[in-house]
Formats: sequence, C-alpha cells, structure tokens
Amino acid sequence: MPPQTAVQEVLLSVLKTACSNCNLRELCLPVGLTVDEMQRLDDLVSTRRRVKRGDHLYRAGQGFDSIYAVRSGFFKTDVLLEDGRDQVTGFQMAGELLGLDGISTEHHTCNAIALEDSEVCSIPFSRLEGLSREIHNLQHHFHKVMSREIVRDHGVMMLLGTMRAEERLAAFLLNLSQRFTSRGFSHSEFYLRMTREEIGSYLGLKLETVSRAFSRFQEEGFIAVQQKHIRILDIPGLKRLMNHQAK
Amino acid sequence: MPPQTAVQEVLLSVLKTACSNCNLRELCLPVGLTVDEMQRLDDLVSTRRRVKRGDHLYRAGQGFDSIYAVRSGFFKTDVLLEDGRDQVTGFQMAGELLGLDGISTEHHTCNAIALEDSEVCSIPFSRLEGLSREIHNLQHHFHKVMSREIVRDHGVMMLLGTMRAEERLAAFLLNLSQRFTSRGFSHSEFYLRMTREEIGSYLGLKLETVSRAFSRFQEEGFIAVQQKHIRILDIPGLKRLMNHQAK
DNA sequence: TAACACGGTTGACTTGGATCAAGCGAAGAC
DNA sequence: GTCTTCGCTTGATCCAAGTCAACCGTGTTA
Repeated sequence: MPPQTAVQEVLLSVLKTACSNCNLRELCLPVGLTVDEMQRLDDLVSTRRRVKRGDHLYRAGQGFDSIYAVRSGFFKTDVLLEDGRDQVTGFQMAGELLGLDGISTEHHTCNAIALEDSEVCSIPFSRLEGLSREIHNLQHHFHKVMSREIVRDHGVMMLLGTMRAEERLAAFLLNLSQRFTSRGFSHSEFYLRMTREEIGSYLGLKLETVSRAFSRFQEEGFIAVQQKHIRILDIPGLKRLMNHQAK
Repeated sequence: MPPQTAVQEVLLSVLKTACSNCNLRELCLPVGLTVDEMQRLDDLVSTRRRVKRGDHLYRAGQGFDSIYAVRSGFFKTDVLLEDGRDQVTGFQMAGELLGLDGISTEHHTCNAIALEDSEVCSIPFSRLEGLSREIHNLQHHFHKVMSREIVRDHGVMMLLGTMRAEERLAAFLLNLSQRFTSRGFSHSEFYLRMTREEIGSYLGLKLETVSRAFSRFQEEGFIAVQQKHIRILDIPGLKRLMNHQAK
C-alpha cells in the first residue's frame, strides 16, 4: 500500500462508504458496536450502489450473496404469483435492511424496486457471517434485526387478517409517521413515495378504496391530503380509529 | 461425576434429549452438522418440556431466553390486539422452531399454545449464539431458518392480501399436506389439529366461510371431509383452484 | 341414560369493498 | 405552450364474505 498523508487519509475515509461516519449507524447494522468493532465492519461494507427510481435492486429468482442497507432513498419489495397477481410486502427507508429473504434458499424470493433515486450499501453475506462469528454484538444485533422483521410481518398479517380498510390505512400512516420521526423528519408532514395502487397492494385493498379512505380521513379532519403530500393533524384520532372498529 | 458403566451411558444417551438420536434431525436445527458438531449441540439442547393440550408454551409479553424445537405434537401461535381481536400467525409441527419472535425485544410478542399434548426441546438462546460462533454450519443453518420464516410470512401476506376464500383454504391444505409428507406421513390423509375458527383466524376468514369452503371442496370431489379428518383426493385440482381464480 | 356443551354445517340476509366507468389535475414529452 | 399520460378522485352498481340464526352430531358430565 502506498504511503498516504493524513489529509489524504481523512479524505478517503469521508469518501468511501464507512459505517463509522454514517449518520444512520444508530438505526442500521452497527447498533451497539464499539468504535473498534465498527471499523472492522467498515472493511466489509465497502461498496455502495446507486439505484435509479424504478430500477430493481434485485429480482425474485436471482442468486443471493449480499444483503443491502438503504443509505438514502426509498424501496418497495413485492412478490408475485405465476398467475400475475402480486403483492407489495414492504416499504424500506434509510437504515433498513433488504434481502434477508434470500438467505433461506440462496435465491431472492421477492423483487426490490427503488421508488426514488436511492443508494444502498452492499454487505456480502458470507463475510457478515464471518465477522459476526468474531463480534458478539454484531451477531446479536443481526439476529435482532431478523427477528424484528418476523415481528413486523406478524403485524402485517394481523392487519390483513383482521382490520377493515380504514383501520389498515390508519395503521399504515401511523407506522410511516413513526419511522420518519425516528429518522429525524417531521412526524406530521411527509411525501408518500408510493402510489395509491402500491399502498393498496401492501394493505390488501384496491386503489379506489385507498383513495376513498384518504378522502374520508380528510373530511373527518384526521389528515390533510394533496396528492402525495400528507399532513397528519390528529394522531390520537387515527389511533382511536385503528383500535375501536370491529370487523 | 460418578463413574458409569457402558450400559448406563447408553441408557442415558437414549433417555436424555439428544439431537444425535432424534429422528427429526434432518428437519430441525442440526441440519448439515457433522456427528461431532451435533454432539456439541446435544449439550445445549438438554431440557425437554411437555406442554399439555390447551396450555401455553409461552405468552406474549413474557421474557425471552430460549427458542423451542417441537419434538412432537402441534402448536399454534397467535397475536392479539388491545381491543380483543386476535389472529393466528402460524401452526407448528414436529421439527419446527418456536420463539424466534422474542429475539428482537427480549420479550415474546405472541402466544404459543399446544393444540395437542406436545413436547419441545428448549434451546437457551445465548448459548445457541455462543455455539454458532464456533460452528459455522450451525450459524448458517440458523440464519436460513430465520430467513425461511420471513419468506413463509411473505407467503401468508400474499394469501391474505390477494387470494379469495377458497384459494386460501386450498393453499392451506396443500401446505399442510406437503409438511406432513416431509415428515413421512401420508400426504393425502390427516387429522386437523385445529378448529374451523382457528383455520379461519389464520386465513383471515370467519369459521362459517371455512366450513362452506370445505363443503364445496367435497362437492367438487377435491377432498373428503369428516369433521377433522381430511382426505385429499385431487391435489392437482386444488392447485388449479388456487392459481386460476382472480380476485 | 339424559342433558349439556362444543364444534361444525347450512340457510337467509346484509354489507364493505371490488368493479366499472367517467372525469380531473399535475407532470413530462414534443 | 399544448398534448398526452399517469395517478388520483368520485359515483353507481355488484358480489364475496360477513352476520345472524337454527340445527345437528359427538363426546363428556351428571
């Protein structure tokens, strides 16, 4: 390796992907690592990848070798049946992991598509396993992340199995709001990155039903909608609506 | 430790829980381990626990410290909302793992209830993490199991989000049949361990709808039902029904 | 042996959300 | 600057599944 001046080293450390100086480190894979441990993770998370709006990060059936951490942007994942029906299984934002479905069969089982120009960090999975055999904290946190995904999926199953249309949408908005909050954005005002159809697919509803529910929420004064721009006016109201309506 | 004769050792090794001589080892956690590695796992999976029909293996909110492998019997897991609504999130049979939801928050997020007198192996989770830092195969297989759970959940989301009642039930029966087959049981004849209501809860349907769908399947000659006894007569027919009906 | 409880089936009716259809507004293409 | 497209909204109608209710069979209790 050629010798470098201190300045060069600093520049490089800023330019290259590095968990150590990523502002998402408290949300993402490095949670709970020491400075030292995080630097070992840096070596592994070396490649970033840009994904343009509408492009696939990976496709169902494709071989699996890496998981991805969203650095910026917004993704959806969907699965599709032979007969053409498809379902959005999730929306992922900065600091969230993509590709965990691929570990099981060494092939991805869903499509991951960018909903806006995005950037991800690639994490070669076998190297992650190697490192997590050495760093107990990393291992444990990774297990927590996978488990959290399972719990999240149970929540969606609950939503799809027992809630009515307006409850589903309320739960969806509250969830988005909460995730924006924990990323330092406004919890009450945001732009939806997905269409009504994608929301509907995720919630097991048709786009017309989603649209009507938005209109009703607006009439009731829970939110203000203008296309993709949402302002949440009454979080407790939405919560009440979500809980007190039987199917 | 007191000295033991060879006979005593053999007896003990049969009586105590041991993956090495468990007939589920090809389905369960020890998949892909060498004889040597499996013996190290034996030390860890030392306690069995009986759970009587109707009893909880664990409850939502309870602290998490172990995962469980079903040795015999049949379980359901369910989550419940404050307002009393609940949803069955899965049915688990021999060789399947329970409790993965608890890793994320160190507390279980669902209830696990035995649907018949059952027996599980307790696997202290921190010790499993320890061992999987040493045994690469174990680590990798465990990751696969968690990932498989995520993929399974996506399948259920698809089912709940896009399929109609009869398709859901067909998918459910085909899934059960396939799981019985891989355990060496008949793929075409089995007893349901759960009620119509529990099936309905899992599939996002009311028990009356489940009952009607069973009756229709019988009329059409796909299956023969008598209470909980099911004979599947036309697997391709069920598969067709599952795929070619638009919502 | 009666009676009770529980799970399941079936029928009649209701309804939430799907479907079909028309129209509108914003954003990108030319 | 106009045209086209795409996403969204809203109305009218329809239907799959939910609801309510009666009844049946089986297994358990008194």
